[in-house]
Amino acid sequence: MSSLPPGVALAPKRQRGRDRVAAILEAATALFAEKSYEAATMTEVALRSGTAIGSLYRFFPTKEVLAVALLERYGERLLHALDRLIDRDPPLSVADAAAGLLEIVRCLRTERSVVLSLIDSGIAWQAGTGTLRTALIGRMGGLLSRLGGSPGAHDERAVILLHLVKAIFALPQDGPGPQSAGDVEAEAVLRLYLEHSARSAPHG
Amino acid sequence: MSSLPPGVALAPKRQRGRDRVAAILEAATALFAEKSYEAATMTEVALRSGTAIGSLYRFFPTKEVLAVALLERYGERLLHALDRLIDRDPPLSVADAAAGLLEIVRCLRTERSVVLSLIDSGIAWQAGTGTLRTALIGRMGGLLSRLGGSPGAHDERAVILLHLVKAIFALPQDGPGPQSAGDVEAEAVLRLYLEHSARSAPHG
Amino acid sequence: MSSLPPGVALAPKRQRGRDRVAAILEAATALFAEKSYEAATMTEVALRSGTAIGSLYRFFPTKEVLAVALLERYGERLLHALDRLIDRDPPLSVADAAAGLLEIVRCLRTERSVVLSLIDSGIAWQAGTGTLRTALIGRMGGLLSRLGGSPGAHDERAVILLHLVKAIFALPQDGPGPQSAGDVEAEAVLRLYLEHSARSAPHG
Amino acid sequence: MSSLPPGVALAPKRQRGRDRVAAILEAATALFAEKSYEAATMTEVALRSGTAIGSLYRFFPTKEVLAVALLERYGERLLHALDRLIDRDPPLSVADAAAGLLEIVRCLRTERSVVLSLIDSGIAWQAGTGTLRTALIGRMGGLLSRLGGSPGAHDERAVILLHLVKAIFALPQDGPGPQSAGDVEAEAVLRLYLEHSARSAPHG
DNA sequence: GATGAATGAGCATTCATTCAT
DNA sequence: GATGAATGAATGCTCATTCAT
Repeated sequence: MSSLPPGVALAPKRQRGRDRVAAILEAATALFAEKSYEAATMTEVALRSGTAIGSLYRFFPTKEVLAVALLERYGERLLHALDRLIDRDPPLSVADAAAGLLEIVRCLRTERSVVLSLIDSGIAWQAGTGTLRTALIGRMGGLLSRLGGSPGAHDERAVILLHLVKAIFALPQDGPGPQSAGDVEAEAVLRLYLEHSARSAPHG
Repeated sequence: MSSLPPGVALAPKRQRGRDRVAAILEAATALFAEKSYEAATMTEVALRSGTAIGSLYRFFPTKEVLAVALLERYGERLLHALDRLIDRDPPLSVADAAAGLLEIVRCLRTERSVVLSLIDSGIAWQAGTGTLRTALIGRMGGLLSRLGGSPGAHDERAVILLHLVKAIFALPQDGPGPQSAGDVEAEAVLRLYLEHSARSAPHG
Repeated sequence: MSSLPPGVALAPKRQRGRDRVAAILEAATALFAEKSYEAATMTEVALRSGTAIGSLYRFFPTKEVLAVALLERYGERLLHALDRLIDRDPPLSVADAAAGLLEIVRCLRTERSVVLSLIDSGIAWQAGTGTLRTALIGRMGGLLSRLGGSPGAHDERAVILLHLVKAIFALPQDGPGPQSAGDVEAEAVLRLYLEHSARSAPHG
Repeated sequence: MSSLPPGVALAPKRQRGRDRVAAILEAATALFAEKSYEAATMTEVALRSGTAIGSLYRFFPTKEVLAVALLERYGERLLHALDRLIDRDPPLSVADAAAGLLEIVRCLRTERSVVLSLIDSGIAWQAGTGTLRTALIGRMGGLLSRLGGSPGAHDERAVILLHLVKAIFALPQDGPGPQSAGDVEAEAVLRLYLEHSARSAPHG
């Protein structure tokens, strides 16, 4: 009962512990975003979250475990948002899909740096279930399917679409205003490519 | 420690030195690509290039200087290739431009990761000229200008275009074949966006 | 690396830490005295104090911080002793002052080398107050004032007096006996110079 | 004929070599003075003297050998100057002696830092013949003898006198003017102590 | 369970010195 | 004999991680 498989974050049982964990995740999010996975230090995470370094290690026995926890947290949000978009009831138009993707990106932009820095640091996510990357490509494929077009090229297109979304994530964010010039162009890129895909050949 | 200008790589004066420098650059290229600027260590570069750590530092007095050298090496290639594309004589069509960009990406793909990892590490380059990033955005702007369209949005579009190119750089490279499915789609993205930009409003 | 104020020695919060700090200071005293600030190495300090290098850096995040701690420790003793001498109640005679200075030197002789090597390394001390050197010169001036004499030359004389005291500090110490021949002569030097200063011109 | 005892500077046979050596010694003087024996580097000495590092090592096979050469050079000058003072023909008055000592110090002041930094770095000088220190103490004793006073205390007094001279060497030098305020006071210290010694008891 | 001290491998960098050309 | 490249031990310092209290 005492030797859990290492590599998993310990789930805290009491309220106090859950608050701790939340504070830690928040601090880590900020630090990984400001610096990078490698440049951020566990000591700093502890400091910023008001946790003793020893306590930090109780919940996250490894820096990598902490990173994975973050990846899961934001990855799940991202996946859920994508699922909601794909399954939206009145069938999606291309314009809706482009706007929806951009909206997702904009909502998660605050935490985007974490995701980007973690995706690119090669940290594995849910070893068994496949990577975040795989899951995201799956969703992109789903989106393309809903919009129609020749299914033959969907696999490559999903990859490209994912890269486009990542590129938009990486875009410097100009002000929180409703629609910056950059956003307009970003949405254009998405729309153009989705149109292109939907147009590619009639279903079946 | 103080009288030697520490900002520039020392040029080797003998053949032996020139070989060593070449070996170092090669090893560093590989390592910065595999890991990242921050994760790669000078000791590893030395080891991988068969150089004593002291010799490494003779030519590259700082990790950053080494990175800058790499940036210049690949950055210059990239910029030259872009310049050739922009200034090609029979004025470019949108399709030519897209194909040209993709071609450039394909040719430099081997060294792509280095460039990517160094661009994003924000290392300054050519003291006066600003970052590689800045230079690249300038080229993208130049390309958009040649293709026409409302010049008002060129700044934002140049940024977007750079991100698209970066995304394509980052694409997993499938075989060295002439035109993989991924390449076709990548070219489509570029063409669509360049068309969109060129169409945006009549010149003048 | 960035959020922690790196300018001050971290105060240990537990007994174990306080012991360690004491051991470190002792070892550093010895080493800085035997060699010099520059020649002594942190690794050696760690070794000699039975501390892991990491622990040493926990409390003294920089070699300079360690030096400053030493400087404060011994500098404060020295300054307090000088203050007690200057403010002694029955106004000082020249002979008393000379004897007093010598006595101070003799008491602090064990740690003299550290002070000497640190004074001359120009390490800043107590951010606002300037160097130990400055503080000492101030005290020497105070002593000269109490003994009378033309105040016009006190600044230069304070500097000279400090150098005399330093010279006596540097004297090879012959046995712990009450008054060695060297001490007699050293006291003579001080007395002669203080007399000379006091005689220089009537007050006002 | 090829394996000379290590530790001695190789005497150059040709003019070219003698110039080299002179340049090296000059550069080393400046550097040791500006920084310190430990902080100055052989590479810097080579650079500053326009010598290749390999050539520097031909003449001075060790950093310490270089230091010893400097020590000898300045030590000899100092000793000669002292000898001239001691043996000056119309027998010396105390005032003359004080003025003479100060004059010597002032003349060698440019190079004082080297001597000070080398004396205090514990580098041995002429292993067989004794240290510079010993030689200097001898001269101080000689000077005291010429001025009269009880010879019993001359040994201790010579040591003290040497320390006084060293202290004056270390004095911050204010302008090259003929007699700065500091110099006046420094001469006073010397005169007072020499008088005290000469007065101590009638000869014999 | 929380706290913070302890640990030590590792990192970027320096520099005296040697050696091949 | 001159040159400069090569060498590697050593330095100041960092940081993930463990352990005693």
